[in-house]
Amino acid sequence: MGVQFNDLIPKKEISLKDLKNKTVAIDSMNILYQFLSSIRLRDGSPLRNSKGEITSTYNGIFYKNIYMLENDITPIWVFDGKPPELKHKTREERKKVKEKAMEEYISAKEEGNLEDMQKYAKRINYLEPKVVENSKRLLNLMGIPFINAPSEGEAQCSYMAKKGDVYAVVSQDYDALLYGAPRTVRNITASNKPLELIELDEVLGALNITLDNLIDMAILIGTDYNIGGVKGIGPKKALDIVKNNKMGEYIKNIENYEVIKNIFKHPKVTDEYSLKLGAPNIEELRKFLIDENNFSENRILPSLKKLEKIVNKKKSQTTIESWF
DNA sequence: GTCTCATG
DNA sequence: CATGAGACA
Repeated sequence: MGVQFNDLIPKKEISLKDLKNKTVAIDSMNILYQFLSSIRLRDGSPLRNSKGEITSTYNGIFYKNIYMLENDITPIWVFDGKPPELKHKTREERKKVKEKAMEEYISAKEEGNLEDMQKYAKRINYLEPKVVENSKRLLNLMGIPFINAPSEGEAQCSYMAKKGDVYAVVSQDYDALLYGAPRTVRNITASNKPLELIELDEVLGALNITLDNLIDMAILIGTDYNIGGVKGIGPKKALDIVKNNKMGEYIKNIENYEVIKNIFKHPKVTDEYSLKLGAPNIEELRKFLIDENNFSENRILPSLKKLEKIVNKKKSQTTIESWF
């Protein structure tokens, strides 16, 4: 979900060119959910293969990778590992929302209310473990590297950005800031949404606070580890509290404050990863998309050709060793 | 070239 | 979400 900082966070509008020849770490779960909720048929239901399995996610991964490679951006997909204990409550909460949406969807369907069907279908976005596994398979077939984070994917992305191994974290929410990511990029898409860059230094400078303050603000507003935060406190009041050194008055009423803070300040991350692109396996990729998941051949052929073309271009630019 | 729209 | 087609210019 992400902390609801809203428009308190200053962002810079950039162009795709600014990301040229850069490597970015993708907060995979965040983006995968994005695909799941937005890639839908008219009635609001997700894309599915003939076995009824959801394929919206594969569609998104396939096209977004090609889009980025085409623009000389190297994507590294980072997946979640074992979530911190405190996240369980969040998961239960989300599950409840989805169950309720499912009920609403069913009743809208009974009424034949298409508008409501769309509305509620979009909330039923549960990412099956199998879909996540297949997403990794798809990345392998495309030659795109992915990393299994030990814990939160966002923390791993941020760590890599801090180290300078990647230029920025790609996510739609602002939580990477809390893990100290120097840059977060939003809206890498072919649609005409403005591409946004959020810089940690800019954020702290504009608000005139420290990273520690920002984390405290997040905890006041509410994070994945203390949903809802402190009652009655939003971004504005939170900023006022940390700026006027009044955090101490709230800490005692926040359950697990120290534990939550520690999750952001010292997350579990790994140094074991490779950022190298590999050669795609076009034949197997075809099978995965067309045979296994019923993508229309006519439709993906131009993109497959594009992928091959990009690979050949890269091969001619780099030595064989650095490519493989 | 740029935009909107329907489609998967 | 990305794509292609079609409108418009």
